[in-house]
Amino acid sequence: MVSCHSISETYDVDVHLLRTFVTVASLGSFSAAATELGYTQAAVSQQIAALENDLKVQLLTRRPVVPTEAGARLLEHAEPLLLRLDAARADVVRLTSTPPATLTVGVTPLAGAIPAFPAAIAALRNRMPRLDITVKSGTRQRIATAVARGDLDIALLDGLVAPGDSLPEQAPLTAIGIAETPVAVVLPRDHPLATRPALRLTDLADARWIEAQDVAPSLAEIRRLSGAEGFRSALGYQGTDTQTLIALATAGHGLTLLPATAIPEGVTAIAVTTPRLAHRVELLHGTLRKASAPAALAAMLG
Amino acid sequence: MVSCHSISETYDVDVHLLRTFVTVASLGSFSAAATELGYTQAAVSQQIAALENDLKVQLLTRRPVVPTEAGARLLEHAEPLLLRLDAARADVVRLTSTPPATLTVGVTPLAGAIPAFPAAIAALRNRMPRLDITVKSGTRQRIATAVARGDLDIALLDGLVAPGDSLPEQAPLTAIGIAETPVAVVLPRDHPLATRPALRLTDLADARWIEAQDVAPSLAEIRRLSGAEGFRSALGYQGTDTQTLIALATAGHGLTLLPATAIPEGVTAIAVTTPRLAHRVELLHGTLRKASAPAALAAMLG
DNA sequence: GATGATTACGGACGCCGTAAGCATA
DNA sequence: TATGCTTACGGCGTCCGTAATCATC
Repeated sequence: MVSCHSISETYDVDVHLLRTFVTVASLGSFSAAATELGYTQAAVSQQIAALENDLKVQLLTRRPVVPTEAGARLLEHAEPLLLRLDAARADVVRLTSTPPATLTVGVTPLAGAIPAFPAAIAALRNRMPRLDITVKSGTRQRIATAVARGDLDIALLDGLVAPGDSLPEQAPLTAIGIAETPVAVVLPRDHPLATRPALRLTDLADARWIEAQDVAPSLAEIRRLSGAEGFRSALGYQGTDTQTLIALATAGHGLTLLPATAIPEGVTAIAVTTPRLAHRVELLHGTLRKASAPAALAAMLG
Repeated sequence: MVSCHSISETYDVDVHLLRTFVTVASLGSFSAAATELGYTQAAVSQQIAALENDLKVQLLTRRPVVPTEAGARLLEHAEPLLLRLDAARADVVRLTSTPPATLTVGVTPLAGAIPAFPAAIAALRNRMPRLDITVKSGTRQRIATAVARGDLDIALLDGLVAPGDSLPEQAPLTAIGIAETPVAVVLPRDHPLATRPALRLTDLADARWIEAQDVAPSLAEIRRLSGAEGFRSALGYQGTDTQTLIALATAGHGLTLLPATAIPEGVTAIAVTTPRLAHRVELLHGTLRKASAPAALAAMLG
């Protein structure tokens, strides 16, 4: 029983359009994406329209600009795809260009805060004193693309996962688990639950939270991992300083979820036991074949 | 110690160029790729030139047309990337279009030859008599892209691996191991080694082989897995019929490596013991979330 | 009424096909 | 000499920017 379908001559999705789509989705705004990418507002609008036209689906709701179901599905493909596109170029040019004398290391704020990190850098400088090392901090997204593009040789990323799980796969990049620590919720001292020894995340679904996208797990991620609605944002915090964030939480502006190791003594914080969650740090690098320095760093961290 | 690199404003590699690059590399010819893709010879030449220009590396040698080291590296990225590009479109449109009433199953020739396959199809038809099933056969490459594009709902692929390993990752597609069988070399009856109970692959490096790309593992793959040079081709065979291939091998036109289960009684064939190799069959499918029929099929095969 | 997405239109650039050139077996 | 890759050039389509329009808060 063999039938011959009409051969669908569907042609390549334009990655240019995917790039702006991802940017628009992540910024939640056409105009913001336009300035980010150096386009005009109209161009971005045309590009999204073209993409939606091509796929015959609406990808974003407007006002507010949020991915539809189809858009969310597309994002799952587009992000690793663009990462690999960058990695492809970087990986090929790395073959010809002479390896630079400086090792550039990326870190997300909470990953750089683990004790092993400065120790490993110190050990590395000790062992290879002639190696010039540069450390750059940034968000997970930026760091991942920088590693893919070859702007960073190696990076430490952090994220919230079920214990034993890895961080979401960064398509062509390889990741090595470095550390896993329990997580805790920072509460104001007089919070009704502050005396509990431990608590379930869902008990706090109705509380007010701080949306601190650059440091703490996003509320959307918390919703996904806890499997519950709620976790509404009472305050946005843009920045990477955990001290400030903890101060805000302690003062009652909202709750925040942090790795236990990042919370100083004296701060009211309760461990989260359900669901089982861990703050995980991973070492990320591109497809360097003879990865000498990265391997050394991994050994020190591991 | 923070330094600010010159921000490399590298822009996206054109996937259009990647597509033709992959085609040229796999066909080993500009003109053949041109006809395959519906371009003119000149256009393909320009595209490859543009890509090499963009990356500032020669990607292919000419005459013969073979990937350079940089080209090979680029291929490693380009193939899964293009697969994912197809999968992205297919995955999004699948959300809107109503699921077709017919299940389309792909198989590579040797995967379809395992006993479990026709049995599973039979069981599936029995259990879901109203489901229309179509089976299509093809090469691994074609089948993988068809699954990615959604032209196939599910597929069985086969390949040669070290026992326990999976087939090379098909980027966004998920694979489930189905079966693993030992491999054997088909020899002419009067071959000096025909009386051995078992043999090392490297003992046959100097022999003449049949390059049967569509059925058996390619000689390049055999070289890679055995870690030895040699395995020169005495005869090319294009086709998927193992009987013909075995007849050629038995008649002394060259050796060929096949899964033991695909070799009938009476044919002179010696098991390969070193290196440890297995013929592996995997079930491949796209990112169908509620994969009812595929799941059922997997269960039957597993 | 202001912010922000969409539509209209014109110019520039890119890309492919035709055709001529050139190297290698 | 023939096959097959490369270079030259012209036309067509695509895509972005400017500018005007429309919708929503």
